[in-house]
Amino acid sequence: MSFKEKLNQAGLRLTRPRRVVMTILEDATIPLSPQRIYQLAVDGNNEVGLVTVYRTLDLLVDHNLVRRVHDHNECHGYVLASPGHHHHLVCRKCGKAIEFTGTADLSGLLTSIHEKTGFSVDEHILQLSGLCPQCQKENMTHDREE
Amino acid sequence: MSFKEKLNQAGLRLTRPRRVVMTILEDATIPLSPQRIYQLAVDGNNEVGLVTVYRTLDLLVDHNLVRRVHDHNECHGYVLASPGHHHHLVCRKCGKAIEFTGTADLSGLLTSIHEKTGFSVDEHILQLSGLCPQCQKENMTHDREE
DNA sequence: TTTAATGCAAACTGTTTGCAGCTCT
DNA sequence: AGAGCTGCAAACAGTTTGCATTAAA
Repeated sequence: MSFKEKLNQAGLRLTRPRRVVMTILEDATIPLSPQRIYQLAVDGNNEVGLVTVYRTLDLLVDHNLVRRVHDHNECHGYVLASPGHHHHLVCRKCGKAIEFTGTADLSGLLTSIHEKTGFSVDEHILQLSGLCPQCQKENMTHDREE
Repeated sequence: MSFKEKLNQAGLRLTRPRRVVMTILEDATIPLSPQRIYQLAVDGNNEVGLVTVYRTLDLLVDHNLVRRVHDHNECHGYVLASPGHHHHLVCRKCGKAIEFTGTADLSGLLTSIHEKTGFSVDEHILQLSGLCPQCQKENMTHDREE
């Protein structure tokens, strides 16, 4: 189903600003802050109001087209959503982010928690950060330890 | 080593506001925002300036006495850097929270991620939310199921 | 045409900075 | 006593809201 179809199905309209924000997110390889998305729109001669960026992001998140992730520097970042429940793995040096589905590995943990505590867990945040392969390499050129 | 010793070792002083913030974090079971820490200080008749709370938290984080974590609602939260790594399980109805260490269960996931992606993961946030046993019971009075 | 969506201005919230006075060591 | 620390006031940055205008369906 196309972006437009998804919107229309929800009674929403495909407008120029929405197309601009969506395109920027599609082209992005790392999570982008609202401010950064706004800047990229301006730079690309596709200016949209900053307020509209915020509203559009909220809307896209509500409809599972985009996901909100957390970043140690800029707190909120947005990435295009892929279907299914995903977690995020973010490189703390270059900001590169990839999604992964760790559900299988987590389900054991969730079950054992339920048994031990009686809590019924229905929501979780799992976010990993570390260094991507490339940044690991770059670090080694500076301090070569071991 | 005591809190005071750790501070003094770094050439820092143990002041009343720092003790207040530290005590609040020690008593906390879930991550607290700066604002919330400030409020708890006021409520406990241990008022400290909000500005000081921010500065104290930065300082504590710098010295690894406290960790900064991320939360879907209030973005930044702070928790005591207790030895060992803890996760939090929060009831989304009554707010009750417990800590658990799921490291063993996670290590398999972390290893497989490293193999698949090459990322070296050195930090993670895992926070679970759901309903505690008591709130589950209360819910059942509405929609019956046994 | 009709109604949702936009974008300005302005309000708000959370965080940081400058500086005079206070306090721990 | 003196360097560090505090806390006020005020600046700042990011985000949200009200409302008149514009444009997708």
